[in-house]
Amino acid sequence: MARERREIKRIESAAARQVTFSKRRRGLFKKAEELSVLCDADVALIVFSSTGKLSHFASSSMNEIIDKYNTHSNNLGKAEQPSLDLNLEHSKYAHLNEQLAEASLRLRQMRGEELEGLSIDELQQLEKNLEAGLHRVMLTKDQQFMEQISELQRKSSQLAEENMQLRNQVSQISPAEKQVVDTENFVTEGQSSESVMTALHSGSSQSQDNDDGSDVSLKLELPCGAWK
Amino acid sequence: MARERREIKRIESAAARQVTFSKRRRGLFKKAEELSVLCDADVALIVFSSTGKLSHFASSSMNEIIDKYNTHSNNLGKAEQPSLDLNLEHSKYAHLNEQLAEASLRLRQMRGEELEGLSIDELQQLEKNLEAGLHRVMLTKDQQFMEQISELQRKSSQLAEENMQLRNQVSQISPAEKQVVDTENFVTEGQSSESVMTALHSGSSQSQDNDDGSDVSLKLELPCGAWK
DNA sequence: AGCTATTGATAAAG
DNA sequence: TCTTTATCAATAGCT
Repeated sequence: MARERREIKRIESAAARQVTFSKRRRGLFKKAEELSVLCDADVALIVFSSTGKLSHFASSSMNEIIDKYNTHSNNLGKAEQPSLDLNLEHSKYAHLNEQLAEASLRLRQMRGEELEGLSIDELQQLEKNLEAGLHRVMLTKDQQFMEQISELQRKSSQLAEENMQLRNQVSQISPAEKQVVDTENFVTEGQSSESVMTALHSGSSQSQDNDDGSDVSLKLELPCGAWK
Repeated sequence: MARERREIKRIESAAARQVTFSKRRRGLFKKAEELSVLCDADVALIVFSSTGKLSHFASSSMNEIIDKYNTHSNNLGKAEQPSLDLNLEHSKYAHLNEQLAEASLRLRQMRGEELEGLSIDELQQLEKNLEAGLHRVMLTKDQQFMEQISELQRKSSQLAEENMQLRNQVSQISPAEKQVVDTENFVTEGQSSESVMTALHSGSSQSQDNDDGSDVSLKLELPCGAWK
């Protein structure tokens, strides 16, 4: 259909390929539409150029035709891979939905809602489950309290020990310091040892801030009181 | 391209339509394949005849091309209806899955399982929810007990009243009956009235079986004892 | 993007 | 459906 017949194989020249693509694509779409009109057929045509550009035609709805195609292919025993999606996925989807509805209902029932449909037996079972759950939750919570308490106890005894050692250091150093202080500023012994304590203490509290449970002491006061 | 140019509109003659469909379909598929080969394009063509028969061509995998088409259409903001299926359905599916996982976890946690990841605050919240739920469940259960009890009380007083009336009838009838029985079988008065009672009672218990709570009396004994 | 010679598609008929 | 044949549309190679 031209000056010369073109062999049907990939056109190597990108320019020529692009030109031929444009011309033939237009012709193909025209023929597709003519077929659909003349013969009352449902036609879908999808074309991606070698550069990835999409062009498409559908005599009715593209999705409708694709769905119909998938249905036909699946029904005819052709084992296609992702095309099972539509049917299989739908049933999976429905199943998931059921499961979610079931789970939501149970959750609401455990929260004491929507109990109307339940029999006395079911209510008793629910009550038993709630009691068991509540029991386990309380055990776990108490265990966590215990852990935090013993952690705090460990820390405080460690601090107390540090404190002791520091006190000893202070009482050993203070005589020498007292000499200097006394001769230079006339500060009293008690004030001097107190200021040293403060300085040393702030140093050790810094190392405490690098530990994990920094705000534990704040939270603990309430539960501790109501707990044992 | 023929003896006469054919106007592009639906061919009314079914036979002519069928002939034209065959010819043009072959040409269309040929052109589609030529385009894909010559220009290195990805081409998918789906044709349903007016009688519903499917024919299709794809230069690579049909599903691949359809997927690519869906992706392109969706990304380009074209609001298509069921074509969103593959992508949208996937995300919906994933979302549903997440929701189900979330719901299952909460259910398990309410049953006192998998509490490891929870903080003390969360445990306290859970405990509070469980207590509230348990409270509501117990209220509902107790209410159902109450209803069954009052229903039973109503029935039993109704039966008692029936009983009374029957006793009266018996005491009125028995003198006449006694004459007959005495003269024929020498049955005592007590035995006679007892058998009448039994017969009448089984009749009334049949009407009770047609009511809603047929096995209530069996279940009620246990909870009644531990309940008030 | 146009032009045109040529080929290929196909309408009608058998 | 296939073949034949007359006709016209599609398009390859240029510009």
